[in-house]
Amino acid sequence: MDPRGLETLRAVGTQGGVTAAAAVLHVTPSAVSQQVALLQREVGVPLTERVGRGVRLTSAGEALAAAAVDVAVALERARAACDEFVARPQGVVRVSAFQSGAQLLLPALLTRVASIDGITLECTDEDVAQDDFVALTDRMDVVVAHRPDDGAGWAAQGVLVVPLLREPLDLAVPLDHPLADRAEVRPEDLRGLSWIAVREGFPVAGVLGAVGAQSGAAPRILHRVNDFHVVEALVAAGHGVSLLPRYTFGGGAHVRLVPLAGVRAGRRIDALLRRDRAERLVVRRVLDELRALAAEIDVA
Amino acid sequence: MDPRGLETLRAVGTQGGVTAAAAVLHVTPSAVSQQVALLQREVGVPLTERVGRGVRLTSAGEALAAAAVDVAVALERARAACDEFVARPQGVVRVSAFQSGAQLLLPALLTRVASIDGITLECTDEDVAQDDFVALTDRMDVVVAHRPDDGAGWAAQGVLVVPLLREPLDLAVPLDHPLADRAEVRPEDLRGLSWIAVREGFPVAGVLGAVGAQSGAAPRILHRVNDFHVVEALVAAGHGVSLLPRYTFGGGAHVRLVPLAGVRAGRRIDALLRRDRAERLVVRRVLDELRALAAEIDVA
DNA sequence: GGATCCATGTAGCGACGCTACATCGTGACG
DNA sequence: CGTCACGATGTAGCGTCGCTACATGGATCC
Repeated sequence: MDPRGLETLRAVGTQGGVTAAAAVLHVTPSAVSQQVALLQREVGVPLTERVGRGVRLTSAGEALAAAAVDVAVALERARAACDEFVARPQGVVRVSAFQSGAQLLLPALLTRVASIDGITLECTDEDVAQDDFVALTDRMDVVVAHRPDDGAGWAAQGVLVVPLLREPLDLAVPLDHPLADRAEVRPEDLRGLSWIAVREGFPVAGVLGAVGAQSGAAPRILHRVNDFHVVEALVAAGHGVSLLPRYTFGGGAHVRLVPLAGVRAGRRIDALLRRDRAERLVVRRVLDELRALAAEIDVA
Repeated sequence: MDPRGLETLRAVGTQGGVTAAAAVLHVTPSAVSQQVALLQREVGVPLTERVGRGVRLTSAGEALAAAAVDVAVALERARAACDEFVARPQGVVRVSAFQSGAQLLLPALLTRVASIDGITLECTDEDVAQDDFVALTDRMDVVVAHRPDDGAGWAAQGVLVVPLLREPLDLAVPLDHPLADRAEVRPEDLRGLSWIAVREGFPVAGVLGAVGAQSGAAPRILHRVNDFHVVEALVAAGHGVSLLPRYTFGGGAHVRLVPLAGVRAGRRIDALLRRDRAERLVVRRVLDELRALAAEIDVA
């Protein structure tokens, strides 16, 4: 019962296929297939079943994959047990964040960590659909993800969720917009506006709908743009209004952010990481910095 | 961080040396040495230190060895997670017991388990000094051990202790002895007797001393014999009296067992097993039978 | 101080797991 | 309904890793 094989099985489960698993493990699909077959012969029960032209874990496979995390956790804990004796944590930590989160957090995080000797940060921006954030934890140590304020959260299948901060979503209007000088706007003020929203399935896509429901009329959505900078440019040019995160775009000179009153609009920013990764001392250290950093922003 | 390497390190710790560890792992000392060296290079801290002509685990080594158990537990739990799906438990379980415990328990245990299909029992009798019982758990799945009634128990370093039963120690006298017809004897009746005891360091060696203290005079020990059958033969031939376990030797026709009153004399019989072994479904099943069996004897 | 025991290096060999390639089955599309 | 594309799985070949056997270096016991 090789931990490597267990990890492979787990990846097949989370990535939803042999080829995808092979990609995150940096091996060929054949190797993954062989590993799973080996494991299967060892335990004597089918671990995967064909569905269409792909595969899926059987219930036994799911059970084994769940147990695989515990093995990984135990292994990392063993490694950490030794690290206690070898001075301070060191190593490389891979951090990914969605675009605007990266803009908000990564520069300051890198600054903080740069002062710690021995820790190397590898950052990436990964903006994916809501459901795909957890899958990123297979490639990354820490995944900064966002979700709607009231959202159900993450399908926490052995993945650790560390809340970082809540960021309000404000109404973004051009500088010369009638609402631009208001201290705040209420849902009923929003009727008749033309909106720029994010694509369906992406985080905070549902927030606009909720706000619209409060205003009494369904919002008229003209464009669907995921990149907030593009949204900002469109809003500035008078092509519509939008909801933009306060901390990330509050300082911009191109648009005016007006707080929403009478309706709760915001997004939650969390750090997602696999339980075994969380056992690494370096990862914990970076996570601590990230949380401290987020706390500073949150009180601001 | 290979579990096999961790297991090797653990064995070096519990067995107290490379050669001894190699013996229980069925490999050459060279292989053990290489494994430890490899592990050491991986974690970057010394795991062993030379002491005399042997080695000992450093504090880091101890920590890692302790963590190694958790890894083994997690691995076995993973295996067990699959076994839930594959009908009933099966496999081979190695059971060892000290001589008189083996006589008392193993026949009935084998009978019980024989009716369960798929479980194979490998039994051994291993009578070792009190301190060496835990080390046996590296070679065995279940180790039946005994200790004095009031004894401090086992240095439970990650080893599981399952109490089985308490067996009173009675005074064993020849059939024609003056005390043979007594319903019970009190400590003061024991003054002036010639004793046959077990060797120092072996279980229940101290019990006789405690009984002697109650009688007011140190018992006169003529012989030191570990095998209770030899003791029985010696007692029967009139070469002295002894303390013998009630359930194991009560039915014998060669000596008379007279209960002791006014002093607590007995031994505790426990099952010892490594935590990871306890995760195996088969082992649990056998252990259940063993406990049920012991409970029957205990109420008798 | 010689004999012995224990741990540790070194050479060689076997086994295991990977890659590359071929094959088979399944779903998508014209 | 045939063709194409994709995904999983076998097979051959090769590199690597870990083991055994043997030799070496200390440390202890008599």
